Order: sequence, then C-alpha cells, then structure tokens
Amino acid sequence: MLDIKFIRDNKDLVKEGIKNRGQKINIDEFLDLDESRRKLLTEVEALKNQRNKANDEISAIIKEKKNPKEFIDKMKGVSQKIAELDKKVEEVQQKVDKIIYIIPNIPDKSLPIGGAESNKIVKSWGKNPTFSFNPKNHIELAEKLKIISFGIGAKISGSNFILYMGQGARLERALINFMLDLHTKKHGYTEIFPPFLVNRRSMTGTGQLPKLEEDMYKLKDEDLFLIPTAEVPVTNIHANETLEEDKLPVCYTAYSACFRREAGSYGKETKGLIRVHQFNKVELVKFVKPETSYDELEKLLKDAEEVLQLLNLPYRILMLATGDISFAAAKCYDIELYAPGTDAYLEVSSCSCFTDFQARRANIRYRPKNGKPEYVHTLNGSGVALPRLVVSILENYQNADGSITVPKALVPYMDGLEVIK
RNA sequence: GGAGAGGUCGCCUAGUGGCCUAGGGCGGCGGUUUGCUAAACCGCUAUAUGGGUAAUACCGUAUCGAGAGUUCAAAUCUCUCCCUCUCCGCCA
Repeated sequence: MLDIKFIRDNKDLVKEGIKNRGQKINIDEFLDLDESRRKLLTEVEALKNQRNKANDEISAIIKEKKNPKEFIDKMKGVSQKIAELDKKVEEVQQKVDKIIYIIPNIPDKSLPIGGAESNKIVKSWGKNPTFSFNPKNHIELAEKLKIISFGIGAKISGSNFILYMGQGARLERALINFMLDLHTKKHGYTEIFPPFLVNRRSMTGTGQLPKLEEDMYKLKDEDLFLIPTAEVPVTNIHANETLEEDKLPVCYTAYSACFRREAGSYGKETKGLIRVHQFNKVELVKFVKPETSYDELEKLLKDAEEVLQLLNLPYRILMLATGDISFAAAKCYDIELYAPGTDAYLEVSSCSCFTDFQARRANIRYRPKNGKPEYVHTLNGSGVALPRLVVSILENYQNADGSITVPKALVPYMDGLEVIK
C-alpha cells in the first residue's frame, strides 16, 4: 500500500497514477476521511492525557491514605467519553483501511501510458524455428508421446488439471532442477522450499488480498489459502522484520506448485497447458535497498532470461503499460516465449518491482547505517513458469516424426536422454 | 488431538491492579581517563502515530504474542485465539 502521508502530500501524483491504470478511486473522499480520523485522534488523545494525569493524582491521594472518590467519579465520565470516541476512531480507521488497501501502486515514470495495447516490445532474442513439415501443437505432441494426459487430470481432479507421466514427468523434474541450479550456483540466490498453504496475513502482505480472494483456492475449515505463486510465502519470510543493511540485497529462489482458480477464464486460451489450475514454477524474489531497486529489476530479468537462452528458445520482452501492470507493481517486464505449433507468444515470466508497496503491507524494513528503519523494496519474477515453457520446448524442438529433441542443457538432467520418443 | 510450561525493549531477565514514565544485565553508540589496547566511570539506547517546526527541538497518544472484557486505572485479573517448548497419542 501507499504511505498515507505520501497520498496527502502528493494527491495529484496518486490521482494520475490511478487514472493511468484506468481505474477509479475517489482520492478526495479518502483524504476527507483521513482528515476526520486525525481530528478524532487529537480529540481522544487529549482526553487520554487527562486520564493519565488523573491516574497519577489518584495514586498520590491513595498513598496519603485519603479517599479519592471525588476524582474517581469525575473520571468515570471521561472514560466513558474516551470509549465512545475510541469506537468512532476505530470505525473511521476501518473505512480508511478498506480504501488504502485497494489503492494500487503508482506506475513508474518509464512506463508507456495506456492499456495492454500500449505494451512495448523492448527486446527479442533467438530465431523462430523453421520446419520442413507442418509443426504440431503441444497437445497433439504430448498425447501422442504419452508424456502428458489432459483426460486423466480431468478425471481425478477436474478440467484444466493435468498429469505428467513417463518422460513428461521426468522433463518437468529436470527443468525444475536445471533452473534451481542455475539461480543458486550461478546467480547467487538462496534456495527456499516454502509451505504451499499460507494464512490470510501473508496473502494480504503481498497484495493478493483483499482484492483477489475469488481467484484463490481457500480451505473450508481453516483460514488458509493455497499459494498462487511462491512470491507469497517467500516475500513473507521477512514480514515484520528489520533487516541489516549489509545483508541486502537478499535473494531467494523457490520452487513451488502454484494454484489458481482462474475463475471466469474459459475459452480458447484454456486448452492444453496454457492455463491450468495447478502448475509448477521456479520463482525469484529479492529484498533490496530502495535506491537500487530498478537496477535489481534489470538483473532479475537477465537471470530469468538466461534460463531461456540456455535452452535456446526464442522469446521477446515486453515492458508493460500503466494499465496492464499488476496492482502492487510499479514496473513490470513480461517475458514471452514463442510457440510455433500454437503460433503464439506465451507469457512465462513477469518480473516486477513493487517499490515499498509490499514492504509497507508486510512491514519489511531495513536499518540504514546510523539511520531510522526504512522500508525495503521488493521484487520478484518467475524464473520461469513450467507449463508454457514445456509448450515452447515441445513445439520448438519437435521433429517430423513427432519426437522431441531434448535441449542440450537439459540432457544431463534427463539422465543422458537426447530424444523423447 | 490430549496434558503441562511459556511468550515483557536487539538478546537475557525483574515485575500478581495505582511509587511502571516497564527496573536490571548483556550487547551497541558517544564521552572521560589513556603512549596504544583493555578496564573503570558517565551518558544515550525501540517502533508507530497525532500535533508542531524551514528542519531539528518539543508536546501528546499507543505498543509487555493478538483481540475482547472487568475497572476511575491493566504487563498484572477474566475470556477467546495464535505461536513456542516438554511429554503423550496418531501418522508419511
């Protein structure tokens, strides 16, 4: 969330940010609420001061073994008034909170203004493959090779659940290990294996709640949610902590399964591996000093890109426009892999800088040398998401006979297997 | 799941209704002393928030795991919840 004082002092900037996102939130009304909150606070705090002083006097009277009845009777009324005002403050505070938790982050100045159509392609890498035959899509390829079953997934769980088997399951495991090794050994991230169920507080800390509750799987008997991304547990590792300055940046990479209800998104895009309820992902998360956050975003993007470069898959990078970035992000790059069988670019990674937006919610700070604690900046990005990566591998590395050449970098992770057939 | 013990300032700990404005120790920071180090001594030591200021200063308020209650007054009493530890049960 944004700092309420910042909103007060930068009203126009906040309004502009919301407008550029194509959203509508009445900031003036919000600030009026805030003003009445502060007025009430001043009032009730003056009364509390009076009460505290009276307490000292009552203590003194008791010590002198006199009867403080007169004072006590007087304070009864004051305490009652305090209780009433406290209640009012609480009510206003709740209204303020309700709004401040849904005010989005302010998009960085570098972003193109507009909706998804304004996203800017900032880089293309690799060459789209050419085939001497008609390339098949991943569904056809996977079913024929019996490495992924869409039908069995649907039978045991429901539509848009998938099951990997044989070399498909092996490929999935190989990719996870390959990516984790790259990020830990070469890029210096610390590996995390987080819980896949988290509490409401954690979901709120990273910004999924309260806005997106209907997109989450939620347990019926306990206030726990299945994580939609490892970002949630991993970012919350340091919730309510003050980190030492010389420990920054803190960089974590985590494998997790991710669970998304994807309510309301049906149709063409949901076929096959493109949009599923449960998928695997290797995530990158950073906690950094504020002045370094945009440089760190570029580095994080490079770390994710290297996965695709080592696998030799063609991709492009989009800088998302103000209307297309997520609620908590100030800046975001999407990496899209080309899939020749589907003939589409598929998003496999979103690398975002959240500035202090998540840190303020989750209360993650650091102590600058000789200074007061400040909020860190948080970043994260997929490094990368598996299903669409698999789509791209199958479709880019397919042969005329329907077999799949294993990308060189993966061969050691596949026990030396060079072709899936 | 059951029984017990706990959760107080960065860490350890004192505190069973008003002398708590949370005391002491450790650590940390600054100073005195000193050829240098150490020791000793002195001082400081959190966070949030409201007011105030050019900015400091300053003045309030809140915070003893979280929330609710009792009371003029709660770290302290009552209730609910969370977490940690020990033991028992169950179990991959």
